[in-house]
Amino acid sequence: MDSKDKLRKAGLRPTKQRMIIANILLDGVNRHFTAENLQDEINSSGNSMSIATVYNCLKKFRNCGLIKQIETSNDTAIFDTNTHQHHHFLNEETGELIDIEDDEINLKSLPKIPQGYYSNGVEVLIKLKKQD
Amino acid sequence: MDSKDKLRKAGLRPTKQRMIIANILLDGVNRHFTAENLQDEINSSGNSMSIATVYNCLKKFRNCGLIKQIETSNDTAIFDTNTHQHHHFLNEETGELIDIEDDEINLKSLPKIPQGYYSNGVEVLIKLKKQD
DNA sequence: AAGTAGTTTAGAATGATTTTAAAGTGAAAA
DNA sequence: TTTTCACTTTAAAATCATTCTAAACTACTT
Ligand SMILES: [Mn+2]
Ligand SMILES: [Mn+2]
Ligand SMILES: [Zn+2]
Ligand SMILES: [Zn+2]
Repeated sequence: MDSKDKLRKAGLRPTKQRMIIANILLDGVNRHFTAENLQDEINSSGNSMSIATVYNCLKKFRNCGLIKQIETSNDTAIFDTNTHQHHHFLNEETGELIDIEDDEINLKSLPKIPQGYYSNGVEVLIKLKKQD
Repeated sequence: MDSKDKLRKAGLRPTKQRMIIANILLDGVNRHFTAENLQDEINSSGNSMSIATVYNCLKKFRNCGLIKQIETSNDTAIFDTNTHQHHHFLNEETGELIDIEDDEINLKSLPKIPQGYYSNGVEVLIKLKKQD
């Protein structure tokens, strides 16, 4: 399935700009990135795109479930092409994130979800500090 | 132990401004708040403080372990007076956070911490959506 | 009382993200 | 195929949380 089909299937009109981004992000390789990271990759692929469009596309991709945004109090939003439930180590000094696969963490006994709500995902974050 | 002693014990010089904040935050009641929330409380307590000082104090308090900052991709930093390890439900629509006590979640089999690092805290976030 | 490092502050600066509004474009209808 | 129009892109301005600057202040030590 090519990028155009992936966009159509996600309900997004396949514009030139979204195709460029889909070609970079939806290659099956898991990556964590910021809007600026992505714009740099777009530039080095010989294309260019306004930062407003990068943000517009990331929001659309996120709302469609093509990517997700990681819950971190970093001052720059970090996105993730791994859309399966999984978790992260966070190096608080550098901001670096490392994936933890879902089966590496055994979450027994989740608390009762408040009345009228349902769980829309569980994220475990393990904050790391350098020894000594 | 009064606010002055708590500040001294934490290694902070007890200034007028830090006392005002300590009186509000360190009363044993758990709360989640932003810098602006806190400034509003300061104002309604009959005091006033520049927003720079609010941020300065919050950073000092956080670095001393008197409060902590919650890992959330909210665009405004959220602080927590509950400094014990615990977890949260996040209502993604409203940004509201609800505490989950540490013993309500059973985290068996944590993954191996990367070489040269140690775990500086585990945060579980359960994202909630409204039913229907 | 004097000295000094640490603190507060108003206001400016920063930096990520969003908004604006005008021009462009994809897809459906005619 | 041409027309149409809602959706998209863009540069530039705006927004907004947070940090910085530099001058005035203050808690503690001597
Ligand atoms: Mn922030
Ligand atoms: Mn943000
Ligand atoms: Zn990941
Ligand atoms: Zn809490």
